[in-house]
Amino acid sequence: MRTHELVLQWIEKQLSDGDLALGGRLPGERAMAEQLQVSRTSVREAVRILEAMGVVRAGVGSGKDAGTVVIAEPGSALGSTLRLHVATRHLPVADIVETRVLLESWAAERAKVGVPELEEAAELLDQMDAAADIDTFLALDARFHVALAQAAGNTVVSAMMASLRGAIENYAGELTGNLPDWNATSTRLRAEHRAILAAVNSNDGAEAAELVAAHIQGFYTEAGVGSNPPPN
Amino acid sequence: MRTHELVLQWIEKQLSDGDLALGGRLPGERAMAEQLQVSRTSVREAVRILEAMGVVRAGVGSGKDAGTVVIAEPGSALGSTLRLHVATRHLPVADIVETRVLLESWAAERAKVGVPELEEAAELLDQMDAAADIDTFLALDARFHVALAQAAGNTVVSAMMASLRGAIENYAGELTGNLPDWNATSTRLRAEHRAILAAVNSNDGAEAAELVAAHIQGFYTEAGVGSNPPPN
DNA sequence: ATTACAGTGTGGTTAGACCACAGTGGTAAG
DNA sequence: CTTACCACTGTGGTCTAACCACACTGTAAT
Repeated sequence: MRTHELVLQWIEKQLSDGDLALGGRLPGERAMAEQLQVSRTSVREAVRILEAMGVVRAGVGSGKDAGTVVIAEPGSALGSTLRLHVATRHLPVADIVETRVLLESWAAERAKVGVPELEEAAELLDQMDAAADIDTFLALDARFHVALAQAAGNTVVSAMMASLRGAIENYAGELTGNLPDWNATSTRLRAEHRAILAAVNSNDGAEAAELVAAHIQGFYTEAGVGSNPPPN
Repeated sequence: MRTHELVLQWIEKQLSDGDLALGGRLPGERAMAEQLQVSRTSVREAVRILEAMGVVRAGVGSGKDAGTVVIAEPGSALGSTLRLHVATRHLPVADIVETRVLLESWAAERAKVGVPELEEAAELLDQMDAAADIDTFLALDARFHVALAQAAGNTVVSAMMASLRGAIENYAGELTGNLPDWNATSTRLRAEHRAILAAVNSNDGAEAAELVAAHIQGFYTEAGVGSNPPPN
């Protein structure tokens, strides 16, 4: 077993045993190195991995943002991983879109009316109406979809959904350039968003799921990314 | 931007541009360091991250297994990430089980009859009938579920499903100890597997999906892990 | 032809140094 | 007394230079 894996094991044990909780700080790199009788290099490699996993955040200096602190951001971590695999051509973009449809329709169907995430989603829609440029619109769009997914109350599904979105974010950005009429598309997307939210708020989960599926597939189809149709 | 992130960017670009393909070798660490004008330390931190992402595999010595070569194993990488987040108590096991149900029923519903993965699944079932100990049984069980998921032809869904399985593998192993009668459970699980495979092979996707959902939920419920019921 | 072995290049690991950064606390100027 | 300055401290970030274990390769001795 390699040295940095030993460090990883040790930190994972600290987490499992509850000796290290969310928001907690790891010992300094030098301290850990001495405690585990390994070089600082090996400690750093382990920390790098945890950072890539979204389990910790490393900050220089002193004060609240300093040191290596335990966080919980699986979404961005999974997103980076998927993005790299897309780069290797092992994960087709079509599969990612298809999975997004799967996860998001499931979430829309089970979204709980009355949770704060839905209120946030409604606010985001208002902001999107006023969005000046495409990038702002897309950023708000991403947050809307994440909020909707979170309303279902399954952290794994929200994290995975967010990561899928992130993995093809650049891709989506480029694709908007190919659209014939952004204003028309934007208007349509905003209308679809409101219809989805309305269906969710009327407790019509099945309708919401269908609308979400059509919404996502419609965008990528229009932008030129192939995607298989759903089973029904 | 930190130095190792620069190295990551460079490697990701090589992948995106196709200069580096699956099975290809990265330049030696010393060569990369000189080429990018950074220290070998920074190169190594980047490689560590890619390794954790399942994008490369590093091997010492010389020959076919030596050097840093591009692979595509998103499943184990995502699995490790999820496992760590489970350790932080940020991802409830129940959510993972629920997501597994979601992904696997979807895959069972869309599994394509005639693909080699289904033949492999059938063989695995035969081996499970002859499995001597629990660990062997569980290992074969895992492979069966992965094969079934792969039969749907969506690489992202299979990878995520496998990673979810892996994230709670230890957990599942411990839980089998709590079962009142392993022989009875094993017999039931094997019967359920055959029913699932039969439904898939009869092109009865809906039935297969229901059976899979009941199969997974049943196991974890019996083992004492809570899971919310499906919407229908 | 076979065997033994030095050579070569790979990642793995270490020690020790220096840097930028951001708070802390003492100190000198007002 | 207040204020402004600044050295101090501890954090992660980076670099250099060395050595190790490993696995193959070519060569030389048998």
